[in-house]
Amino acid sequence: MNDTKKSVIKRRKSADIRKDNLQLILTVAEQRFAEYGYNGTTISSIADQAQLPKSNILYYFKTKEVLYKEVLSNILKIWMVDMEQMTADQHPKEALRHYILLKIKQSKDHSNASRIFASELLHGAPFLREKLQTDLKMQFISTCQVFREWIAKQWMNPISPEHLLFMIWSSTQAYADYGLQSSILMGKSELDDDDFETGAELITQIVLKGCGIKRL
Amino acid sequence: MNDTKKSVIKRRKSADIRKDNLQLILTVAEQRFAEYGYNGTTISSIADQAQLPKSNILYYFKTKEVLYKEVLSNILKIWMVDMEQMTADQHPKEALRHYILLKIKQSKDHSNASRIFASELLHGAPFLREKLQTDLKMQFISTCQVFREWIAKQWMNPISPEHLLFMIWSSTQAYADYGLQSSILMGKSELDDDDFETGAELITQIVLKGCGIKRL
DNA sequence: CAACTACCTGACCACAGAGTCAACTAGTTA
DNA sequence: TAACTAGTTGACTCTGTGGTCAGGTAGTTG
Repeated sequence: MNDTKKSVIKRRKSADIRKDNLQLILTVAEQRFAEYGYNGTTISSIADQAQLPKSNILYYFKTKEVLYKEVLSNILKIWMVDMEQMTADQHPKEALRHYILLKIKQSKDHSNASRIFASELLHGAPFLREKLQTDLKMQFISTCQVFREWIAKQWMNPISPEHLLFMIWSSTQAYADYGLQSSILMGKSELDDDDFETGAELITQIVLKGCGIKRL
Repeated sequence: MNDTKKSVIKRRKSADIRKDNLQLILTVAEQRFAEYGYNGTTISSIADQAQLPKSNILYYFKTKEVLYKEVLSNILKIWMVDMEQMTADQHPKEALRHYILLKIKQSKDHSNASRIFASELLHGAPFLREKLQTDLKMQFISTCQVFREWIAKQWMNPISPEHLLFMIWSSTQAYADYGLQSSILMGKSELDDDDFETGAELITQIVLKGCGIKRL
């Protein structure tokens, strides 16, 4: 049986080996970068946690920067995809409720990715600037336009779409960025499902009421 | 005149020299730490920007960690002091409006300090944990209690004080943390006074309306 | 003005961390 | 199974950085 297991493990196809290792490294790297930032993370520490030799990491990713950018690359996509779902023909009550819920869920399920993204912005977005100026900006403008049409239809009060979006982003994002602080202040070791749910509910209520969104 | 100036500069008292240099180093260090984080900041770079030799920095601050902690030490105080002003006998309409305004002003005037604080939390608060668990937690509990009394007086809807405070913190804090992102998305080089004002106004309106706070 | 203290700084050290490389082993394919 | 490609890894180099130190100079004080 040992032999069987061994052969199963050892006689993997090259393609599988590659796929598995890439995945492992990316996962571990995401954790470390989220926890310690780009400069605070060493390739050695990633190697240790992945139980691979350092050289092996460098075999798959030529440099630390390449690895970091690879980790980053999916994050913005995740971050934007939920926004696309808001369209002008929907009623803001349901659309915003849905978006806030997704955004909070993201803070919960992709906490590491969210925190890396936040850290990147905090320090001037050295690696993301380009994409912010193009991809995210387009999505941003388009979503603000949706808000404007809702306002025109008098489905919500006339308020700055830009700043409203910032408010929704930051208050949902906070459940990833400041989850630790929050849990400390509430005397827990970490935020639980209830906290995320209560948070989503509260943000939704305040935003809907605050924007004067009533009927469906 | 050169002589006069020279003597004015050179014959400074030791106490003044000390005071000036400490101030200079702390100011420069705050900028660098905000921009590049703890690990991304080198003593050399601080020295260069302050136009002092590296050894001189180490003369005033034994280690990089000591310097960083010194920079951090005032930040939490700044962060908490505005919260103390909210008391149960005030009406939430004025108290919250005032607090939000102060908090946004802080994001604007102490952007570097705010960002260092945020970065610290993002990475697990290695240097601040203690203070969070004691000082900030006390203030947090006390402020939540104020909210509860407002609710009891039916001055606002019954909502979770904890999560409301998180929402106010994060949406005001965002004007420091994500100011860069915001300006990029709005096609500016940086946020101007109007943006901070509009933001404060919008957050205030949404929070007040959202919490069902009406009469004064 | 002499003794003292505070301030200043270039040269140096130790070490950590990114990245290279050559020799190896395992998997693939004709 | 031979020739080839992909994966593996320990030993190494090189650069940058935190921190020390000794020998200075400027300000202070009796």
